[in-house]
This record gives sequence, structure tokens and C-alpha cells, in this order.
Amino acid sequence: MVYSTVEKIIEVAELQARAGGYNALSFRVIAKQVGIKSASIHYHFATKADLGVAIAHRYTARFEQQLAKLAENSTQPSDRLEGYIALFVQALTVDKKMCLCGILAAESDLLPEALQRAVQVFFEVNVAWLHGALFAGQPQAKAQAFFVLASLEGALLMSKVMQTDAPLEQVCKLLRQDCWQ
Amino acid sequence: MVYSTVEKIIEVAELQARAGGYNALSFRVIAKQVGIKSASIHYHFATKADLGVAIAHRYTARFEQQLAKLAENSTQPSDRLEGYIALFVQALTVDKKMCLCGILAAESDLLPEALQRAVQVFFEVNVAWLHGALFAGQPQAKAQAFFVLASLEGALLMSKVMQTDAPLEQVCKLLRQDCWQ
DNA sequence: GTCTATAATTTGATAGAC
DNA sequence: GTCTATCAAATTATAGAC
Repeated sequence: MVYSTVEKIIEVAELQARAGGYNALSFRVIAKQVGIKSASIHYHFATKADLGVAIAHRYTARFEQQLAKLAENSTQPSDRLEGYIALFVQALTVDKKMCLCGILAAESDLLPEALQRAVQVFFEVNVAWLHGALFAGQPQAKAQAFFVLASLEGALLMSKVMQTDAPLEQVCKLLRQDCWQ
Repeated sequence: MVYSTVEKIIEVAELQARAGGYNALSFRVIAKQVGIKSASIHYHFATKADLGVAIAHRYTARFEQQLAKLAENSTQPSDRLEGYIALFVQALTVDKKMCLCGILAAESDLLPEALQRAVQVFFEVNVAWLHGALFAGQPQAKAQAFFVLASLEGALLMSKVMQTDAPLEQVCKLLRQDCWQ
């Protein structure tokens, strides 16, 4: 796998933001990890806000690809839910990081407007997919979509700070039970 | 109501942290709002980490008082759930801010250790209360407790960034329906 | 308890050479 | 595209006067 400098910057920056949020992003720290100087980052991203938006866009795009694959690989809503859950379990157990847009959403009051909007899109995309691919036709489809996403974001955040997978695991268990009782 | 300088500092700092997280806290900004100089804050809180811990402690203590009052005022689990839900609805619609410990939990990877622990306590306290006051005796009490807290924290975060109360409202609606079906 | 003054560091960003 | 050099501003924190 060959990465361009831009891709490396975004990758490193994403991991940093997923650990400490937007204000934890530092051009110098990113540059050091990429192997360039901080001034060079400005060639690719004029401002920090631009970099933030780029991270959010790539994160959302990657998520969308995975959602599309989930819908291809399974038609059963319960199978799709299982795949959707796996995305959040991976964040916790493999990446050992928050959901990028989860942490940015929490900080959204003080984010640059363009970044706020980019984070908002992530949630709209997810709610729309859950609504259409999991709960289509159900009487409270929209509420169910909110519920699944909210409980997974919240459980991820709890598992991070409580330093145990239990919250996310238990929430997933109840989601599997309750979604189509 | 008369406030000491320490109380004013904590109050202002809490609101700031609930908008942008730990790194958005600025001694100078806090000092200006309180009406003192930033150096004076160090008289009350030696380091920024100490201030962070103080905010989290007061936030958790206030929450605990409200939880105790909820348990006093009602014995019906469904009534207690209603009161519990109201705490998060108030954060969104009155304070128009995140839950302090929700936003700090998201950032927990890069927080000072003492603050990490303080935030962890908030979640332990809430899970314990939900477990005992709402789901006592139920087969999946612990999982239910995780579920209620996670979905409310997540819904709050979604409502903030999507700039609509819908996610929190819909999640609350489903919680009322599903908790004791 | 609060102040002034200042240290030491880090921040995002720019100018201009190569 | 990346570099060096630098700027202006912001950061937490400390020393010492009052």
C-alpha cells in the first residue's frame, strides 16, 4: 500500500483527533509523525479547519463504503445490524479509539462551522442508512435509527472511559434482542 | 445567591468545558468572565488538571444529589426513569450544553489521569443508580443500566451536532416504551 | 487573595529559498 | 512540494509585591 503525503497527513490527524478531539490536533505533532515539517502541511491544507473537514470527509466516505458493502452482503435486517455493530466494536477493540464524528459532535459548539457541517453529515448518512436498510417500513423507523446510533456512540464513549468493553458489549446484546422482538 | 470566587471559577469553567472539552478550557478566558486575573486561578487550583478534576467532582456531586431526590420523590421505576431522562433533556434545552462527563469521556485518552478517574466515577455512579433504582431484580439489570445511560449520552451528542432536539426526543420516547414492556 | 510581570512553551500561519 | 526562518498570539505556570 502506497500512501501520498496528503493521505498520510489525514491518517495521522484522524488518529490524533479520535484520541483527544479537534483541539488536540497539532500541526507539529502530525508533521513529525508523517516525517515532514509543519509548514508543509499548510501546502496541502491552508488552515486547521480545512484539515479537520478533510478528516471528517474521509471518515464519512469510508463509513459509507462499509455501509454499502453491508447492504450488498446481506438482506436480512438482523444480519445488517450485526455488521453495523461490528463497525463500532472495531473502533473500540481494534483501533482503540473513539468514533471521529462522535468526539467531534461532542465538541461541536466550538468547532469551525464547515467542520460542524461535515460532522453533521456523518450522522445524517448513518441515520438514513439505518432507516432504510434496517427499519424500512417499520412504524417508528426514524426513532429506531436514532436509537441504534445514539446507543452505540454512547456505549463506545463509556467503554473508553470505564476501560472495559462491558458497556459496548452489553448494549450490543440488548440491541440484538430488542430491535425486532 | 452568593458565590465564592472558587465557585465562580468552577461554574464558568464547567460551561466552557461542556462546550468544547478539556482543551477548550483557558485560564485567561475563565479569569476574564469571573472578573479576576488568570494568575489568581492558580491560587485556588495549582494546575489545569486540578481545575478539571474539581469541575468533574462538582458535576458528579450535583448529579448524585438529583438522583437521590429522584429516588425520594418516586418509587415507581417508570417515574424515576422520567426524572432521569429530564436531566439530559435539561442539558440540551436549558443549558444547551453537552453533559460534562460525556464530552470528557470522549476525550479520555488524552486527559490527565486524575481527571480520567473522576470522569469514570460519574459513569459508575450513574450505572449503579440506574441498576438499583430502576432495574433492581431484573434479569439484565446491568445491561439495561448501560443501555439507558449510553443512549442518552449518545442522543445528546447527536442532538447537539444535528441542531435539532429530535434525536434526544425520539430516544426518550423509545426508552419509555421499551424499558418495561 | 489578588495583582503585575514574566518565563517557557506551544500554537497556527506566512514568506521566501530551493 | 518541502524546506528554513520567523511571526504573532496563546498557553500554563511561577515569583514576588501588595
